[in-house]
Amino acid sequence: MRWSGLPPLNTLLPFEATVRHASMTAAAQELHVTHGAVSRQVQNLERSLGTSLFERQTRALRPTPQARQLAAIVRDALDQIDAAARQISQHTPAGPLTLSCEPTLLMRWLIPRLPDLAVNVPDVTVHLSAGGGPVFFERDNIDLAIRRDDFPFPEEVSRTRLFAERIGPVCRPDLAARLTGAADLTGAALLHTSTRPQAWDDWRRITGMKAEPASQQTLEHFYLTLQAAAAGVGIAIAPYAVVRDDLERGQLVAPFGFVPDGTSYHLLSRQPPEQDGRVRQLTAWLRAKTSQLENESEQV
Amino acid sequence: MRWSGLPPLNTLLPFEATVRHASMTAAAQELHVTHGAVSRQVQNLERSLGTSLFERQTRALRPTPQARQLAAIVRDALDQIDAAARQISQHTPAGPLTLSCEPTLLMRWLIPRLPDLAVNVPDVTVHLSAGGGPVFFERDNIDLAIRRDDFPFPEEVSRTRLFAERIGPVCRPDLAARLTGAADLTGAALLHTSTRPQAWDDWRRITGMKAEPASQQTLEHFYLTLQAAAAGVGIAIAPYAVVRDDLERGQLVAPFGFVPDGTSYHLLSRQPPEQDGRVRQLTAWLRAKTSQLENESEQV
DNA sequence: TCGCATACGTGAATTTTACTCACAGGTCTT
DNA sequence: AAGACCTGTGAGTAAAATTCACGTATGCGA
Repeated sequence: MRWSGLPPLNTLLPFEATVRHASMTAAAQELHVTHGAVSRQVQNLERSLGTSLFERQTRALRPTPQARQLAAIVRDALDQIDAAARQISQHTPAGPLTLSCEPTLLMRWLIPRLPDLAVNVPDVTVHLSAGGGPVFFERDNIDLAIRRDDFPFPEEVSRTRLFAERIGPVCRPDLAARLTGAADLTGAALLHTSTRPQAWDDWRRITGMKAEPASQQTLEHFYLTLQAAAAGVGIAIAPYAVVRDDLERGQLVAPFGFVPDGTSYHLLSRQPPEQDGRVRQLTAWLRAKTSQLENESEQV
Repeated sequence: MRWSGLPPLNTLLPFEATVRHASMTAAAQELHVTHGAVSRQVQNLERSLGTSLFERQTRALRPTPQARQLAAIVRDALDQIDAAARQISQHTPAGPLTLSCEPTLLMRWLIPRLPDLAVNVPDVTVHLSAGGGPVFFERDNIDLAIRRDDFPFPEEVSRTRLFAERIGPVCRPDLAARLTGAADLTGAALLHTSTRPQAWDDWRRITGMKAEPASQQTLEHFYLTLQAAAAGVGIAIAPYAVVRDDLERGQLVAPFGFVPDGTSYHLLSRQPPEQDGRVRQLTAWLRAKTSQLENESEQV
């Protein structure tokens, strides 16, 4: 009888996000669901309250004043619960989590973001471990692993898709001047990476571009290759994620943009998926940061 | 990322109720689910927080201090949301709801509880309508109806079970003195009701008790029959619900208790089930009041 | 004014989650 | 020692949430 006016609680998150963004599509992106799911939950809430909460103008969605007010209250209420839940979670033993990640992604994407992690997920201390290929959770005492799905994952691990791999040639800005507008890379010096020797071939196959190199060189790791590219030695082929900071700083440019190669990065975890508060928080942070990577796909 | 510590919201209600009652079984009763459902939701929450929230002593469940604190916060948060939701619901048109109910139940059970309804569900104004048998929602402009399932309900109406019918003989206390302890009702004056002529037969069949009446009399309605019983005319056979107030006041007694006759009372509503805030509130109140009826089954 | 991109709604199918049922194990009561 | 009570749990079922694919309406650029 108490709380007989309470709407279905599961509708609250989609609703709040929709009000905040004034858009179901944006809310859906934030919550990592389709806009259809959000649409239906918002409808549920509206039916439950017996009122329309948004002005539907085909282009834009306008939350009514009531909706804004309700959203504010919901935000507040969830904040309280969240805070209480965090406190309880963190008061429990809570050792550090060990996260395994492919070396280059670790060095050039994850490590630069650790300060942000420390700010946004202060409750969790993370140990990092560079590694690729199959994950041995038990043997290596690993809790979470980021891996590209270029090999089969064991059935029993829980997986969360993070972002699509997109690869493209990168080089020093002054070298790019000679290339931009050109239909192919013929005559350039191509830098290969021995841990992913087929990267250039993949790219040529996907884009149909030619690349008859004047010279070629193979280096051990992506980060060495990128170092060489930044030094002006030649043109490297690299995943977007590992070079996006360099692109932003202008140390590298990607004259031909990036193309998906069909693979994706996933977050793997052992049996109990994200029923652990720390794992949940870390997962949420990773999903937020990596979805940013995906949204930047436009700016290629 | 915000709210990454948030546990599954659906676990909160069962959890809060469990803390409040220090019992899953009691919480389950309150929420009208089985104890198994509550047990699982509480486990979900505990897994999500990574902590145990109750001390399990086989006999009793003891919420930890953390659990109490969390429950208090949840209570508070849900209060806020509930209040906001009510306000929005009630700000919308919200005409009165019409509730149809079988005449005797209406007069002897529902009407005496209207003051309680007014206090606990102030937002909703209810129109009452006495009626039995098939419900014509559209034609008679009825929103909700309470009916016994002694006839088939149409497929498309939404139904909520309220309580089991239990019937038993009742009479004036001084008359009961002669009966109590006796194996049968032979020689008594039996009062029948023409709207349910088979009630005495049902009771005899279920209990196996004999009743060779010295005299018999048939009255039009249960409330007339009960009037007669209270006047000492004879023994009536009545549903528990309609006489429980009389029993409490001592105006009638039920020397043989009450037995389920296999039927139940249900709340019927037209298409949109309880997606309307007013309907939801009224339903919640009815369920609370009627579940009380069922819990009293012990005291027969 | 014609695509074209964007954003929401929706029927059908699917996956996930919640719930019930029936039983097990443990303790307190009588 | 038997019965009442409470919680946990495996298996099966019911319900809810989500996706997918498609439909519609509109603003925007050519």
